[in-house]
Formats: sequence, C-alpha cells, structure tokens
Amino acid sequence: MARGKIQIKLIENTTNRQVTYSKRRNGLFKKANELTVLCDARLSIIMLSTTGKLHEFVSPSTSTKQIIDEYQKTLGVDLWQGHYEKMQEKLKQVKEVNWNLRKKIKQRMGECLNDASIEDLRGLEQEMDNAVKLIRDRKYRVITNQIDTSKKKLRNEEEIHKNLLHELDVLKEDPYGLVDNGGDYETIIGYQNGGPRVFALRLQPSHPSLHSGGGSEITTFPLLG
Amino acid sequence: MARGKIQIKLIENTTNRQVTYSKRRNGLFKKANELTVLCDARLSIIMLSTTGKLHEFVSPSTSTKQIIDEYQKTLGVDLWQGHYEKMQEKLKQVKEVNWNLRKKIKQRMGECLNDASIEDLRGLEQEMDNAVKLIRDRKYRVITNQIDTSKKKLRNEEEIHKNLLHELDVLKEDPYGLVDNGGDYETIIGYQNGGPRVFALRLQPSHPSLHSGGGSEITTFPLLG
DNA sequence: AACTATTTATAAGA
DNA sequence: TTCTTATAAATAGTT
Repeated sequence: MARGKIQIKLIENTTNRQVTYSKRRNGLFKKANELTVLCDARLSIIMLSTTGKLHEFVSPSTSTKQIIDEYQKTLGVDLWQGHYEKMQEKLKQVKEVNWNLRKKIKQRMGECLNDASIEDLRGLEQEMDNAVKLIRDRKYRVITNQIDTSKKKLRNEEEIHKNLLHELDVLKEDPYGLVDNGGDYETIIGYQNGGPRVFALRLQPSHPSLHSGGGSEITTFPLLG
Repeated sequence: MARGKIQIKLIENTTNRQVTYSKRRNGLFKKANELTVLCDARLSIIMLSTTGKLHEFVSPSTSTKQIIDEYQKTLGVDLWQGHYEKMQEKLKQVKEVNWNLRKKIKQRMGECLNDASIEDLRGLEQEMDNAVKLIRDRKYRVITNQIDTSKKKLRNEEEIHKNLLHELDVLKEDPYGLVDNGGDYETIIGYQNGGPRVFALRLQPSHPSLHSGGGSEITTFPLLG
C-alpha cells in the first residue's frame, strides 16, 4: 500500500510472498498489541504459514489456553469432544452398570420390586434364602471361634488362679519356704513370662533356707554363692 | 492515527474505548483476511472484550479447531491434558464405587464375608430377613393378582360354556330354529368380543370341555385358601 | 534491512 | 452506529 496499490490476491513470487508475510505479520501483531492496550481486550492470534511455520500472539496477562477455554465456554462448544468421546462413552457405560448394581442392591433390600416379574421374585427369594443361610453359617462360625478363644483364655486364667492359690497355700503352711515346692514353681514361672518376679520372691536377703531350695538354676547363680 | 496522534494506553472514556475497539477490530480482521489471501496463510484470531463479547476470525477453508489442533501438534503441547486427567480421575472413582457395589451384592449373596465383623454380619442378617419378607409380600401380591385375573377369566369361560351347552340343547330340541333363543346370543357375542370364536367352538361339538386345558392357573387356587 | 512514495487505517468530530 | 476527513501508520517496491 505504498509505491503502488496491489490487488488482494495470492502473491505468485515466493520470495516476495514471504517478505510480505513477514512484514504484514509484524503489522498485525503490532495492531493486536495496540488493541489489547487501548481497549483492555484479550486476544489470541495463531498463524500458520504455507512453509509450516507457526507464529502466535497472545495478549499479555493471559494465555492461549485461557482464551481457547473461554472461547469454548462462550460459544458452548467442545472442540475436544472427539478426543474424549471414547472416554465419555466408557464413563457412561460404567455409570450405567453402576446404576444397575444399585438397583440390584435395592431389590435385595426389598425396594424397587414393582417391575419384577413373578419369576424374578421367585429367583430373588430363593437367592436371598440361600444367602441368609450362608450369612447365618458365617455368623455362627465367627461366634464359635470367638467362644473358643474366650474358653481358652478362661481356662488359662483359671489355671493361673489355681496355681496362685496353691502357692498361697504353700506359703501359709510353710511361711519360711522350708518345704520344696516340688517343681510347681516352674509352672508359675512359665505363666509369668520371665524372671523378675522370681527374683522378688527369692532374693530375700536373710532367707534361712537359701541353699535348700530345689531349683538347681538358682543355686548356681554366682551372685548367691 | 489521524486527527492527532494517540498514546498507546488504555482509553479511559468507555464509549470512546468501545468505538475504537470496534473500528480497530474491523481493521485487524481486514488485515488478517488480506494476509490469508496474499500469502496463503491460515490464521485464527479470537478476541474477548472486557464487556464479555467474543469476536473471531478464521481464514476461509479452515476452522478454529483445525488451527488449534495444528497449534498443539506443532508446539507439542496438549492443552486438554487437564481435562483428560480430570475425566480419568472421575472414571476411576466411578469404577471404585462400582467395585464396592459389587462387593455389597456379593455379601448379600453370602460371598465375600471373610472380612465382615460379627456386627456387620448381624446387621446384614437383619437387613436380609427384612428384605426377604418384603419380597415374599410382593410375590404374594403378584400371585394374588394373577389368580384374581385368572378367576375372572375362568368364570367368563364357564359362563360362555354354559351358554353354549344351553344353545346346543335348544338346537337338539328344535333343529330347525323354530324357537327364539331369547336374546342369549347377544350375551355370548358380548363376551366374545366378536363372533369368530363362537363359530370355532360350534364347529367342534365333540370336545367335551375346552377349559380343562388351562390347568396351571387353576392349580394355584388352593394357595388362596 | 532500510528507505520512501503512496496507500491505508483511524481519531475526532458531526 | 455510521460518515467524514485530516492525519498517523503501514507497507510495496526499490535500494
């Protein structure tokens, strides 16, 4: 538009065309920038040349993605639909399966039975009966196990208790420990899970019968020799 | 750029700004179009004004989507990645819900009970019992309805049969139709919804009873008590 | 890339 | 919004 008017049609000369492309691209981007500043507008320009080059302008303070997002929102279109249709389809399917599963559960809770045929109802009843049996079985087994465990614990406690009573008797009859406990100690030690208590019981400093004790382990204690 | 130079900065006056926006937008689009033609380039311009309006230019022979697709391909970016990830997250969630629902159903069929506590089992049993009751109720109601319908049908057929027998008696006593049938015909036609079946029955006089074939519905009668 | 004659865009006013 | 028009800006062809 200087040194002669030109027709707006493809510039045949390649070099000329590329030069013009470059010049006008700069002009366009300059105008775009001015528009951005003057009018507080946001704009995105994407240019693709025939040579495969890409040039882009975006108003500062925004991004191409933001503008495209807003573009879609404003026009109510989804340019990516194609890319995501498959996924959306799958999501839809899974949701539907989900819905059916919920319905099944409801039916198994006695709801949503209006569209069930008599055959459906018969089958459902049968299944439910079987299932209740299985659940009762399971419950029974769980309870049985709990009782078993409980029983064992109880027996254990009883034994400990009995042994303690016995121990007490021995102490009452023989307050100075003159009588051999006949190995009962070991049982008690076993239940006590460790020796601290043994020390407590045995290491009475002025105990007269320290050496008469039947416990071989105890007599070999270097400390006590 | 005429009648005085302007500073490239926000135009404070709103009206003025909008006028300028409009004028320069046209100018920009005109330039864009010229560039498209002169240099065989493809370009997309998206403009968003502060007033929320959107204006767009695309070179003829292409579309905004195409340009954006090429933009992404050229730059090796995926502007939709975020969307994609969100969707995948959602799919995952729905699948998980799905899985939980399946587990619930299995438990209600007596399977997958290994990790159910005694409380779970008690609750489940209770729910199942209630549900079975509801299903039985429903079944009972459906059967009752069917029997009701069946009864009505049966009564209807019996009446038709009775009337036909009566008619046969009349014909036997008066083979030439000298006696008036007393309007019974109309009743028969009324029940039959038209004549064809009447003819069919008449043409097979040797069958003792057509109604004995419909046994299945009738055998359910005793259930009613 | 720089120059510049000329065309084009546009700011301000109507 | 549109038209007008003086003037600024862009740019085609040249160097």
